[in-house]
Amino acid sequence: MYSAPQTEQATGFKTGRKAPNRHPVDGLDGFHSGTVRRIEAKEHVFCEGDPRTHVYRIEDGVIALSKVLSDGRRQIIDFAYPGDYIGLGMFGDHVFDAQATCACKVRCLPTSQLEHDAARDPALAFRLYNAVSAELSAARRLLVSVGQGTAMERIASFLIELKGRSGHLEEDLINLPMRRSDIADLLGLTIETVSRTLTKLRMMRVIEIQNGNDVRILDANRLEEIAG
Amino acid sequence: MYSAPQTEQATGFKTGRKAPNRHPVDGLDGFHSGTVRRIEAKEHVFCEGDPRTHVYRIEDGVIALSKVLSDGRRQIIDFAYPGDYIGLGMFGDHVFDAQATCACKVRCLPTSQLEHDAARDPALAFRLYNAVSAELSAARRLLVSVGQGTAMERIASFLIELKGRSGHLEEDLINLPMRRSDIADLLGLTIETVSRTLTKLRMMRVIEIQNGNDVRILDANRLEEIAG
DNA sequence: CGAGACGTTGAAGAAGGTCAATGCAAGTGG
DNA sequence: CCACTTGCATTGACCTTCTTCAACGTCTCG
Repeated sequence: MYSAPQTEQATGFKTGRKAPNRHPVDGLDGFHSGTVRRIEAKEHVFCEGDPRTHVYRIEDGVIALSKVLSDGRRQIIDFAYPGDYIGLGMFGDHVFDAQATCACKVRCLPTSQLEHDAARDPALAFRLYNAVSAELSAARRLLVSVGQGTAMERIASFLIELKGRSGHLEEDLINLPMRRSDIADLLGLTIETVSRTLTKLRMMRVIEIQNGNDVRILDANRLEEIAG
Repeated sequence: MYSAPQTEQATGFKTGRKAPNRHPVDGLDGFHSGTVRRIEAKEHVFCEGDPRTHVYRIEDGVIALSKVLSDGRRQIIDFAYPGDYIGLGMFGDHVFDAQATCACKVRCLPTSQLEHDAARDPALAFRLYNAVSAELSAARRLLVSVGQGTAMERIASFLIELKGRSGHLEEDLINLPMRRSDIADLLGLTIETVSRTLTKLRMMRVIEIQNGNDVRILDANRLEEIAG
């Protein structure tokens, strides 16, 4: 479950990513020196209860941060995309699971070193502050969507959020590198409702679905309208 | 809506507050020198779109942070209790409203000064980081509750959360310094469902309600069980 | 006192969940 | 190579939970 980080060159590092909603911390000191670990799809980076040994920077792929309840229900807290960090802003042991939705690469930095550095380097500490602030904003946006939105509204804002995050090849072509169940658990819905809602959006000619996991936005204005 | 801060002695500052869920930043530098502003119930400290001029430390009362959608739906993001800070972890203009649920006092510190200080003082920057991290944890706990919980589970965890936060005179006696509509908008429910659920908890002899706004927990174990 | 804000309760309706069947593509083993 | 399994997505029928709409009670404050 928690294999030792293996050193390796980071080959898949995308730099051209757009992220209007996030404020990624470019070049958090020390992150260029960390080792890179390869994570298989569905493999856990860490689990709830594990000691918080590292902070990870996603180099490639998508990691789902989630909380699993005792009866199996699961809430995904956030999807971490390349450039995002996971493991920041926590104290003591991990409170969430971090699981790869697809094959990933993450860069690892020992927590102790980071905290040690931050206590001495105001610029680093300030960047940590900004990184966590960005996560806070994202969590609150999601909360508004889940707390107030209908299924249709949640799916629409999810697609818009992803449009701003994922490294897509074409404008308006969004790759969904996760299963329906991941989307459902992010939005507080069931896979059936996610599926039905996507179908409805297809019928409305707002989106088009290619190969199951690639969503083409046909009517961006209408989608924004629906998202509220 | 945004009256000039008025200088005044902070008389109502409670120090004996317990907050197991939060990690308040005791003595954020500069906060002892800020002016104190009195806020009436339902008055806004700031609104969405206002320039982010100050960070506020709650001295007395409770402030609701919320997002109001175009059609009037509202999601409360957090309740800020004495010792908590609002206005941290944001960039540019305010994205949320901050509204007093009851008469409050807040201590004001100009944002520019704080950021100026933080860029030079690693200890301050690190405390800011911790303060925002605590908010992030709270937001994520709420998200799990709203995304996965039934009405009963949401209300139960809400009560438990408050038990850890509010400065209560007696153990197991929780004051609710907000209206039912505030609770509803926090938990993604309607006031009717909140009311019915509280009634159900009363019928189950898990809680007792005194004077409408004071909740006595009769069976804490059962309540934790229900919260999941 | 009367008006307004807030809370509670009931009845009816809708959105989404649950259960179940089907489809479909990618392995896997004979 | 083909039968079989397995994981994931879609769709339909039914049901539960929560919302909506409405009435009423209570309290406060002008």
